[in-house]
Amino acid sequence: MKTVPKKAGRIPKSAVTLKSVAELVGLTASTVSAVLNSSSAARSVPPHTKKRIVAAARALDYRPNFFARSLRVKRTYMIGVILEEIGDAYGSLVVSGVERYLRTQNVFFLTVAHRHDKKLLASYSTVLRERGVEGFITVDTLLTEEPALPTVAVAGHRKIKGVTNIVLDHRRAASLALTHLVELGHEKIAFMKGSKLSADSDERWSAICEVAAKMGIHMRPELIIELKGDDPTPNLGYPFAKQLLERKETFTALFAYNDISAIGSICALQEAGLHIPDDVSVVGFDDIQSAAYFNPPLTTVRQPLIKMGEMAARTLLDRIDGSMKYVPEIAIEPELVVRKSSAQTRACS
Amino acid sequence: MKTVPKKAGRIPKSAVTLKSVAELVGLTASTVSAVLNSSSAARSVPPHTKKRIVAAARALDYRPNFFARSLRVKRTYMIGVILEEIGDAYGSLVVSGVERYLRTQNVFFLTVAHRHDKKLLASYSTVLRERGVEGFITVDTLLTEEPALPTVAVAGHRKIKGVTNIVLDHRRAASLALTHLVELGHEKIAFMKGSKLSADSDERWSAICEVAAKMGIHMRPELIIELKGDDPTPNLGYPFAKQLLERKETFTALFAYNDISAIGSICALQEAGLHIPDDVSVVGFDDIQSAAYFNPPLTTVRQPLIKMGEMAARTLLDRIDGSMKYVPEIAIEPELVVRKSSAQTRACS
DNA sequence: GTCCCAAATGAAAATGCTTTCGAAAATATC
DNA sequence: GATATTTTCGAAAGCATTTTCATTTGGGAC
Repeated sequence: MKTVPKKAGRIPKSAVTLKSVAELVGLTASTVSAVLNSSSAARSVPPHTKKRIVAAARALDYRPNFFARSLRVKRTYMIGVILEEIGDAYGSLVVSGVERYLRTQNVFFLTVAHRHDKKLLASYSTVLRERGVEGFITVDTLLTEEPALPTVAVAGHRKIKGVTNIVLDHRRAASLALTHLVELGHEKIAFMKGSKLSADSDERWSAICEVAAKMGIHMRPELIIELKGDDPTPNLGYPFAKQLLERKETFTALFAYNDISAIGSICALQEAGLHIPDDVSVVGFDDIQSAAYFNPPLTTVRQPLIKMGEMAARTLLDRIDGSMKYVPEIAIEPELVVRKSSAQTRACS
Repeated sequence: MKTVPKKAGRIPKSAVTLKSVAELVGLTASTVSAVLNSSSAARSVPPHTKKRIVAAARALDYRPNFFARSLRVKRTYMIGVILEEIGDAYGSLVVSGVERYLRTQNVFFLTVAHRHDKKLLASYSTVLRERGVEGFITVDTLLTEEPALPTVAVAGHRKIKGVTNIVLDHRRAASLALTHLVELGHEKIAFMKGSKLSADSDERWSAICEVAAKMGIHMRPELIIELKGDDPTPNLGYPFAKQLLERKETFTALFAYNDISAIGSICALQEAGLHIPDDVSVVGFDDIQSAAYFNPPLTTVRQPLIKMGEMAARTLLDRIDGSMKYVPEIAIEPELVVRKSSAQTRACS
C-alpha cells in the first residue's frame, strides 16, 4: 500500500470530523452537532448522553471545520480592517485597541493597507467581502460611497450612509490646546493645517477656527501653514515649518497638526536656532507613543487611540449582530497632556 | 407578501452562484466550474462556449463562494501573523513588509498578539489553524515546540524544527557598530544586553562578545547592564541607563540594545547633564522610524525590517506551495547608519 | 449500416457541517 | 391493553463548490 505523498499546500485534513465523534459514541452526526452547539434541538437529549458526547469530542480533540460551518450558517466572525498604511503610529494604536476587543469576542480580522489608492481600496473592499468579512473598520481612510457591509470609521470624517464615525470632539480639543496656550501668555500663535489627504484635517481645522474666534484669538494668515502630502514620518511637518520660518513673522507658539508634524517642526525650529519651549512652545495632537519620549517631550492633545479602537470594534460587532441600531456618530473626549514643549512666553515671564 | 426581515449577521447571500451562471448559459455547474478555473477538464470544451461562459460570469458579476471552495480544495490562501504586540515599532515594519508581499500573491493574513502569554500563544496557534491559516509568521516571539504548520520567524532565535528563521547577521552587525565606535576613538564602551524576554537578545549578545574579543575590545563587567522586562516604550532603557550611571564608571560610548532603549538611555544621560554625542556617543539597533527623527538623530545598526517581512512572507508562501525546501535559517545583512548620536571622543579630538 | 473514437457535456459524489422534520421507543393515561 | 404523550434520536436536505467518471452526440472509417 503506497502512502499518498503529502500534497503541498494542503491543510492537514483534521481527520477527526463530526462523523468520527458520532461513530465513537454510536450516535449520528445530527445529535452530536446539536449538543456540541447546544442548539435548541439539544434540549431533548438527556444529560447523560450529552456528557458522553462532549467527552468523546474532547477525547478526539474534535475541532469543527470552520469552512463547512461557515458555508452552512453564513457567519464568519471575521471583520476587515482597512488602513492607510500598516505601522504608522496612529493606526497601530487603533488596531491594537481593535484587537483587544475582538479577542474577547473570538472575532478575527484581516488587515489591508490601501496607501491612498482609490482603486486598491475599492478592490480590497470587494475581495474582503468575498473572503467573508462581516463588516469593516476603517482608519484614516476617505470613503466615498456607502459600503456594502456595516462599517465604522475611525478618523474618517465624511458623513456617509451606513458608516458610523468614531470622532473626536474637535471643538473640545481645540479649546483645550488654545486655552493652554493662552494661559501661558501666548498671543502670536502659528497654526498648522492638515493635509487634504488626511481625513481628520477639515473637521479639526474648522473646529480650531471656530474656537479661536470664540476665544477672541486672531488667526493671522501669515501664521497659517497648510501641510501637503501624506508622509507618515516627521518629514510631513519639517519643510512646512521651514516655510513658516522663512516668512520672518514672529510667533511664540505653534499648534501643529499632529505629533508627527510637531516633531518635524521642532527639528526645523531648532535648526533655526530656536529653543523649545523657551523661544516657541509647540503643541501636538494625538499623543502617539513617541510624543512622550521625544526630546523635549511633547505637550499634546491626546486622542485615546486604543480606546477608540476598542470602541470601534465594539460598535461594529454590535451593529453586526443587530443588538445596536445604526448611529452615524460616536464622540470621544480628548485630553490635554502637558509636557515640556510648551511654556510661559518670555514676554510674560 | 411579507419581506423577510434582514437577519442580523448574515452575509449577504451573494445570490449569484455557480448554478445561476450555469442556468444562464444553459449548461451545468460542472462545466462552468471547469472553464472558470480552466481546469484540465476544460480542454475539451470548445473555445466558443468557453467565451459564452466567461461572458455570463462577468455579466452576473459571479464571485465564487470562498467557503464552499475552501471546503472542497482545502486551501485558504490565508496565513497567520503572530506578534508580541500590535503597534510596536519593530513589528509594525515587519508586518508592513509581510503585507506588501502577500498582496502581490492574493494572500491575506490574520493578526494576533500574544503579550508574552504562553497560554494565549498556544491557544492562538490552534485557533488560527482552525480558521484555516496555512502557515505562520511570527515576530519576536519565543516558540517552544515545533508548530503544526509551516512557519517562519523573524527575530525568533531559537532553532526549532519546522521553523525557518529570518536572522540578522549579528556578527556583522556587531562588527559594524564596534568598528565605528573604535574608529571614533572610543575605548570605554558600555554595553546594554537585551532582556531575556526579547527573542533577539542571546544571539545578539554572543555575537557582540565574540566580535569584541576578536577586535581586542575589553568588555568590562562594570560597563555592562542587562535590560529586564518587555516594555515597548523607551522606559525599557531609561532605568537601566540610570543604574549604569550610578556605578560612577566613566564611559564615552554606549552600545544600546535597540533604538527604543537607546532613546530611553539618552534621556537618562541628558538628565545627568551629559551631552550626546559630545560626552557620550550612543548607537542603537534596528533603525525604527523614530530613530531618524529623535533628537539627536540616532546612529544605529539598521535591520531592513520591511525587507525582512517581505522575505518572511515569500519564504513562507514558497514553503507552503512546496516550491521551496525547508531551510532552517536565512541571513539578512545589516547596515550601519551614522547620524548625530555618535562622534569622536573628546579625548582624541 | 456498423463500429469506433473523439468531442462535448452532465450526473453524482464528496467536502463537513447545521437544521428541520419525522420516526421509533419509552413512558404515561385511561 | 389500547391510546396518547413524551423522550430520544436519525434521515435527509441543504450550503456552493470541485472532480471523477460516464454519457451523449457527431462524424469518420470500414
